[in-house]
Amino acid sequence: MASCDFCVVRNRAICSALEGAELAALNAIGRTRTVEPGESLIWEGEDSILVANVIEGVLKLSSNTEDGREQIVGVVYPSDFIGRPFGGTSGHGVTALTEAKVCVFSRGDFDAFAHEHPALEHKLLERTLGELDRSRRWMLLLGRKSASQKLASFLVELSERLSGNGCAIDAEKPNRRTITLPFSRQQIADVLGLTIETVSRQFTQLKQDGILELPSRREVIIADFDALVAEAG
Amino acid sequence: MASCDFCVVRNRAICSALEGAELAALNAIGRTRTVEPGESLIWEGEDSILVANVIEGVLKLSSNTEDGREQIVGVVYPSDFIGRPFGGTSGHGVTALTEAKVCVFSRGDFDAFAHEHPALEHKLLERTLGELDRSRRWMLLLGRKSASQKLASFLVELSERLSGNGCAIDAEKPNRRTITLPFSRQQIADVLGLTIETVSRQFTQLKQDGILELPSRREVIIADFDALVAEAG
DNA sequence: CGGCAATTTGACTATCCTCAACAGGGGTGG
DNA sequence: CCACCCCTGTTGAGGATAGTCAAATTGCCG
Repeated sequence: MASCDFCVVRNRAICSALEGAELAALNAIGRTRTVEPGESLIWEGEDSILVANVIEGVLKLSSNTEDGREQIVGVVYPSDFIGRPFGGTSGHGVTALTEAKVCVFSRGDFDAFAHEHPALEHKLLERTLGELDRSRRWMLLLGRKSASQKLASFLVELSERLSGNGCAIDAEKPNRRTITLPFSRQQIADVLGLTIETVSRQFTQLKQDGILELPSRREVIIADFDALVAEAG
Repeated sequence: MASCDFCVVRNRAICSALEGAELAALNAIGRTRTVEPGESLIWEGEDSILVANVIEGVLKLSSNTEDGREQIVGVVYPSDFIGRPFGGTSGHGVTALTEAKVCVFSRGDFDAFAHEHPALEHKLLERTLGELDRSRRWMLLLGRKSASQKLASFLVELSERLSGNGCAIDAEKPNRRTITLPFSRQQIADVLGLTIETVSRQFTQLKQDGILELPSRREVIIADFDALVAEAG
């Protein structure tokens, strides 16, 4: 019943490399589970013992400085892959932001399976290369952008990654989009390398500029997407 | 004559996945070339048309903001892999910092070859996962560390990556290391997301603290490695 | 020895952080 | 159903860190 056949990310996750019997074999070593908001799947610094595919929900990857401040180093969405296959310890924790459904594998099982299935490794490689590109773009943001550029960039990327899952584009005005944030203000600050106060101030600034509307804490209406893109620098 | 048999990174680069005839086949589609300091191999935003292995030297991966400020998003050393296989455009340029020797492949050739050789793809996957880990550690640095922590972290990582190739450890005092920088002050600033003036001030501060000695612009003696690690936060 | 570029230093400024108080709103218990 | 409370977020004032602009210095090369 927990068959991959009904999996909503079946065609987008790395599993799309597999068919029939092979898919069934992968299915046999994995199991699905849900993760509650705030619950962690992997802890920073621990030996990497499990890997997973995200089926539903949003999770953060985060590291902490010695003095306890957090930096979110990645955000994963449905069909993304989580964990560190092939040895090593995880340099960051993985924690659910929303209720999430994931398909988990013990790392040993997954490593062995991957070795036997080059097509799966190939998909994983493509995904990892994409993730590396994304994280490098993020380094440009963290190193060189101002607070307002950071927030604007964040909202632009978020609206793209949430398409269909928490981001609605107005059919008549493609320039207008509604987002349901999976992040608290503090978490946005931790993504952008800012403080919560600065994030809050940038939100009100963008609202006053007429670029955003903020009906509630977790909802953002991008009233002028083009202007937001311009602001992103 | 340009045989892989004599290649100094033969056992560390992704080529180590191959033997005999397969290695010869890879050799047949690649060629070695040298790149002068400041010369670019790949430009930001262009279609990814070539990939390469680094044999010798140090190169930077960099992106620019719209207003022309630069962020170095990665630094590659001998045995590292360069480029974006499997489609997509390169999000960053690749430019030599020192004179460098690389083994280049046209991307199309490499992609096709990789598809036929899972062991090679596996090596590339492991390397890419490692690079992703490194870039995420760098995000913590960019987002959450102070200028002095940034410079200290940078020097610590550099001394580790240059071991044997520009970093000498004093046999009697393992706490003392001599580095020949492949970076100008401006480039260090571009790595750390700082300005050249701030980098310069942090250098003089570390010198005054007795942690560094600066015999010349391109030489750094870490007089107290442990203290530097502590400073890195 | 001169010239040029890289780096350092200095003075001032701006951005973002810190600390503190206040507001809102969602949920709970009366 | 309403009042209250607590948590999250907002706003304000002041301060610190790093950025900007400008000038001085170093050292590298011919």
